[in-house]
Amino acid sequence: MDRSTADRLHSLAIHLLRWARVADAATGMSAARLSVLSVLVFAGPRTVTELAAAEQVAVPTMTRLLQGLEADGHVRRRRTARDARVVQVTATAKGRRVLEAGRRARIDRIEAVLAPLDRRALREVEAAMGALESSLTRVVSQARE
Amino acid sequence: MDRSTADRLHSLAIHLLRWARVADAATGMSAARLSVLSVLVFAGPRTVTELAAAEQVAVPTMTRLLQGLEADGHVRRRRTARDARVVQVTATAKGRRVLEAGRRARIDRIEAVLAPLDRRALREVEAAMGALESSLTRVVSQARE
DNA sequence: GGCATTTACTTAGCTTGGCTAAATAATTGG
DNA sequence: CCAATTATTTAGCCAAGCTAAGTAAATGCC
Repeated sequence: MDRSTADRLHSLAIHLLRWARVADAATGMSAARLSVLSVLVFAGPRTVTELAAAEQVAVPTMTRLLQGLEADGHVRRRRTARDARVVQVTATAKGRRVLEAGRRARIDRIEAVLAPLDRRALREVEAAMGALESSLTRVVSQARE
Repeated sequence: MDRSTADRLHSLAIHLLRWARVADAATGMSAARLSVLSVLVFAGPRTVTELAAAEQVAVPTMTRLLQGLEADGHVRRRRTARDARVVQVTATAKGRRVLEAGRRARIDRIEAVLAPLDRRALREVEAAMGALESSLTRVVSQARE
């Protein structure tokens, strides 16, 4: 029935992430918490409001996610000296360790999909990703204006 | 810092779906319900147990999703004559309409990412998708054995 | 043929993660 | 200096995930 390229790409992304997500169970953390932790590990310490924006979630939702993460020792919260209203959130060593292991497991599952591809197919995938990454970045930033 | 292909692909899939997902708000339905409805629309009527398996969710969770969908007139549930234990679930015309509109809006956003690509880049994307789709299908089915 | 087992689903009750409204506390500005 | 603003938390609601237990129908075995 000749599905459109956009349709196929959409469905490929869904199935790829469903496949990767299986690895998350082993971390013992929920998707929401893993995602917050990954922002902290890759982008560095952030305030509660910044994290809520990054995760596209309301601020009280972020407060509660952080309470859980802190209780499990994955992040630390501290009021800043400059402005005692804001709370700086930092990933702990344990948090970084757990996140990194989980991310590795996810990437390993994606690798398993790439592994059977021959050199030519792999080059095509890399070329396609380059084009899509830059187009997506442009479209997203235009949408914000 | 030279990220791996798997890493880039993983992150591309995440950002692409985050971009597409924005369209879901307009449907007035949650992601969980939209996903159930899409199974019914594309794969046809299914039992509660089949839907739970398709959505990788426990059966009681599916019962509750279906109660909501039925209350909103998006699906209909009927006990079958052959076996009065099983409940056949069917998308209603309204359900199909709402789903189709939502899906179109998602696909349109993906189209907007593809639109700026030149012919050569588009061919690369199509070639890459072909390779990834078939590899993913094989890897997933092997994992089930 | 009748009764125990299995199967399909629902109900009950818990947790997590989403929300808004309201409370608290600190900073900023006129 | 006090009002307004800003940053976060608390409270309380709902949706969606789970397991355990309940109901009802079908199956199977002696």
